[in-house]
Amino acid sequence: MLTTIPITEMSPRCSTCSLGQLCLPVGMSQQDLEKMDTLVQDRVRVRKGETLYRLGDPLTAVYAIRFGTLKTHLTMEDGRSQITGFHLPGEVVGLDGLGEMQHASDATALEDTEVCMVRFGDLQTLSNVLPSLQHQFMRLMSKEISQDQVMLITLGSMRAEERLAAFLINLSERLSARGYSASEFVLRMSREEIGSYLGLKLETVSRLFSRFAEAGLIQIRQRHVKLVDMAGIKQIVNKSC
Amino acid sequence: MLTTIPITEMSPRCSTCSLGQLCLPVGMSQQDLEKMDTLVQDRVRVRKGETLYRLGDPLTAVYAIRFGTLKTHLTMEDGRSQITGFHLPGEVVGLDGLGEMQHASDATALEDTEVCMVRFGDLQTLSNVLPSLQHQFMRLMSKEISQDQVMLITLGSMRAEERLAAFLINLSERLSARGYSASEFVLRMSREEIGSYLGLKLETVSRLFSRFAEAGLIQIRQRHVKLVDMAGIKQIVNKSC
DNA sequence: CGAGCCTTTGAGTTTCCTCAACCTGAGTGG
DNA sequence: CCACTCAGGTTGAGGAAACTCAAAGGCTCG
Repeated sequence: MLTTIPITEMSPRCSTCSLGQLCLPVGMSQQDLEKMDTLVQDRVRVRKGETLYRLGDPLTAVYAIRFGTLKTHLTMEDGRSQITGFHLPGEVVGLDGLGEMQHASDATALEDTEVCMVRFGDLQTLSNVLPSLQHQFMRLMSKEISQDQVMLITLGSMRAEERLAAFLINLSERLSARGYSASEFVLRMSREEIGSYLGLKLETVSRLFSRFAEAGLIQIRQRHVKLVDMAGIKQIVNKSC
Repeated sequence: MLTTIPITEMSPRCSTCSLGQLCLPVGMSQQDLEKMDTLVQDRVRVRKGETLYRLGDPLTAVYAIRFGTLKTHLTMEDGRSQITGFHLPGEVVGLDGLGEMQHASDATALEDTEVCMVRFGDLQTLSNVLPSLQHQFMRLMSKEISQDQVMLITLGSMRAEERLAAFLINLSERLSARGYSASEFVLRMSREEIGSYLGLKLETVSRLFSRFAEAGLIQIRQRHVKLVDMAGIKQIVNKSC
């Protein structure tokens, strides 16, 4: 199902990738960057709805997103499931499985997506000659912990409208960092997926979008959103309840 | 305020520490274990209510708990605060700050606590000659990510009574792994702190404890809890809502 | 152009929160 | 040693937020 695309002489490499400043190579010297070029030997194409890895799969690699969007999600024994993250180009997924060398969640494409496969073995080998890579990996994992903890506060202490406002701001900032518009974008996920991520029901999400639109904070038509009054949206998040 | 206790010849070391099978040395050979003994040069005593580190403090070390209990908590700009974790002996705190080399949360003692200070510089040096240490660190960080993600499901999709039941089971298992009774223990945290961790108000936590007790699932008197009907408690968590 | 999914909106219900009063136990000082 | 204080905990009543169930409309994709 998944299409693997071998890297050829002509393929773009880490050293020339436009996502460099968001992805693994952050802060590396040109010299280190060139060593990185051997790290990614394959790319994987994941079509919309397909799964890159599943909970419990043996972990052979982690994946840096080249383009597209992934969701990571977790299903409990009793069938309840929750989305734990939406991932944009330049982000690395699979880090949660490094401990047990088994993936600790599922990763599914929300649109046609391509990822760079970073084999764990190669990663270890290269880390030995490239200490900055090791440090960079630690940074990524630590950042993921911090982000999850911010999400814990979001779920634990924010009301529904604050959560949704925080979600829009977060998405806006991340898209903006990737060169897209901060104020106008397409949601790659359904209302139900947003709800799952935010601990809300899809109807609640839909109602809130309508309410935000009515209040003149956003314009929304299907999955196309325009943030009209950014200050107003930020105010929703900050007004402590 | 914090008392630092230098390690002497007579102090217990990693190679002889009874927490070895829960802490950094998990799965290390005797040979590797002895190299570990140089890693911890100081211990720190944190009295009840004192803070080991705060959000934004420069990170010089991470800390393995020797005895006692810590909470890690995060306060947002608007003053809202949430507990992101309770930490028992053998657990390592401070990992969330490794990315930015600044602590990403506050860590406060719930009772008199002693931690082993693992200086980051020493850690890096030793990692070079002790690859299993590096791997172990990755395991710890990755485990923390997975745990946070389980907590995200807890906050995002469980009802109040399920959250509290899950909390009791989790605590019971962790205490049991440390040689304490799985069925009878003392809560080191207040109702308010439990509520903060679980995204509930203290009154809700108190009511639920009373209801659990009334249903014969637990006995509770102040902070002393006895899990009477473990199967019943587990059933509460699993009955999907 | 039809099927199926996604989304919106309404009505009624449940859950948990808020506010408030009161209780309990540990520590303190007269 | 006892009364007092104060933080932590319990319990009740009422209300707000979000959920459930339901119905209908709109898009997308084959």
